[in-house]
Amino acid sequence: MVDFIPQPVVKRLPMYYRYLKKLESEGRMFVSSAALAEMAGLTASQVRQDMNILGGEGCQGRGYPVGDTCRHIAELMGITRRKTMMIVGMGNLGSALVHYSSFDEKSFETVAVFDSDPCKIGTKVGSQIVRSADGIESFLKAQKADIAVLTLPAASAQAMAEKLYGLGVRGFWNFAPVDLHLPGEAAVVNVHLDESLQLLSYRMAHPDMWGAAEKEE
Amino acid sequence: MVDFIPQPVVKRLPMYYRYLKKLESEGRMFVSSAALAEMAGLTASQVRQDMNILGGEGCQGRGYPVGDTCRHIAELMGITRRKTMMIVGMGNLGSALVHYSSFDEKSFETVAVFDSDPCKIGTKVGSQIVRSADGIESFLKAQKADIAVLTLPAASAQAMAEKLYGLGVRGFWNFAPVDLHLPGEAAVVNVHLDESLQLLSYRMAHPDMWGAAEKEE
DNA sequence: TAGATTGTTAATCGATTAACAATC
DNA sequence: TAGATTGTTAATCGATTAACAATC
Repeated sequence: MVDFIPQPVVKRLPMYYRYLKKLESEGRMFVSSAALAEMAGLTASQVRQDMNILGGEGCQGRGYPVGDTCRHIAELMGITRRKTMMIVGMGNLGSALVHYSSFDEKSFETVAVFDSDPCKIGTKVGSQIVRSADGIESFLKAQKADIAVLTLPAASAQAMAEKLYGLGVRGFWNFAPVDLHLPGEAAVVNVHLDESLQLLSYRMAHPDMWGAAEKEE
Repeated sequence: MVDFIPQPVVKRLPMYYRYLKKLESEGRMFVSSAALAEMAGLTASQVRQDMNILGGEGCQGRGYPVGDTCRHIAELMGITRRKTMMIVGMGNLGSALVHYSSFDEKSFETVAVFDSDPCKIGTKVGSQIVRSADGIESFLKAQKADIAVLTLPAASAQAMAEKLYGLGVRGFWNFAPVDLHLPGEAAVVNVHLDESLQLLSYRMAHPDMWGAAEKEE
């Protein structure tokens, strides 16, 4: 177990977690690095390296205990602690995310949604009533939000992020097509759907240039 | 210019494209590797290496011509050729994607949407009328679709993908929380929103462990 | 015990960074 | 010309793979 986890390993954690959960639901007690590698499209060697970095709990001759490893990774990712989310921007994507329920284990709970369009304010989206973006400051002074989901136009994303950072928000899940610049304290993950589709376009244009092995990532 | 572009470079293409478009709209004629690196959070050296791999058209003393480079990357990504999309699964996310308009330059056009829920079939979502999933085969025999957007439950994603592959679809934009296994001909890009949120959770739990430089990616 | 599989070191591979001559 | 900036080679860094002794 190392106290620093390299980014490539960090990015594989959610995938490991997904496969381990699946194995757990199937009642498997142990899984070998070879079996896990096969599922995940990696090499057994890489799985063992990763598990070691994470603090390997493997049993020689049997493999890794599914439940323990799963919980260990969940702990590392911090999804055992519940987090509150506020969604800023009730466009199509924002509305869809209110309803989106695949978020594992109630780790993430939407507590408020905002928009600046007067036509939307006061309407109901799922279980939420859309609040005025003008009320964000007073809302955050009364109640903390761990994560801000930014589903608003590119032009307003940076300014909104800075405002929210100033009010104590430290997690930013950004769907606007810009890269946010925030102080080191903030954690940011960008979901650039348009760029994702462009990547697909590239792969369709060059079907030869990326091996089957890479399909998994 | 090399005929093989490494994956790390490929994944940076959409970002380069985004910044070059921005510069173009601002009327800039040339941009230096240093300036582009600054915007994108990379090193100037890396930008020059990338541009060289792409077939560098830089002018010594002035930098890279914005318009030409932009078009060149668009060409490489294949977004100059229009592509048709069908969306399978009219849940919250599927519906949001019908309306989603950030898809650049009309490169991607949604031509049909499907669902298997009888309550949804026949209803209108944006400009589209929801078709029965049973009609997919006859639809694809009458009309080609380049890309299938999979916004359906994990359990049915793999089977649906195989069926669509069999009917000639070669691009898969997968939002279901599974990794698709398809023949080498197929191009797949996964958007695992739940894993993206787990990554954010990790970063929030370990704010120290990833430098400001990495914020950009 | 014999077989399986880990933990860990060493070797390889590939990507990023540094440096600088070429040249606009 | 002088200044700026590329193109490109070499050096560095880090991640993946291979190998195998340790051990359950």
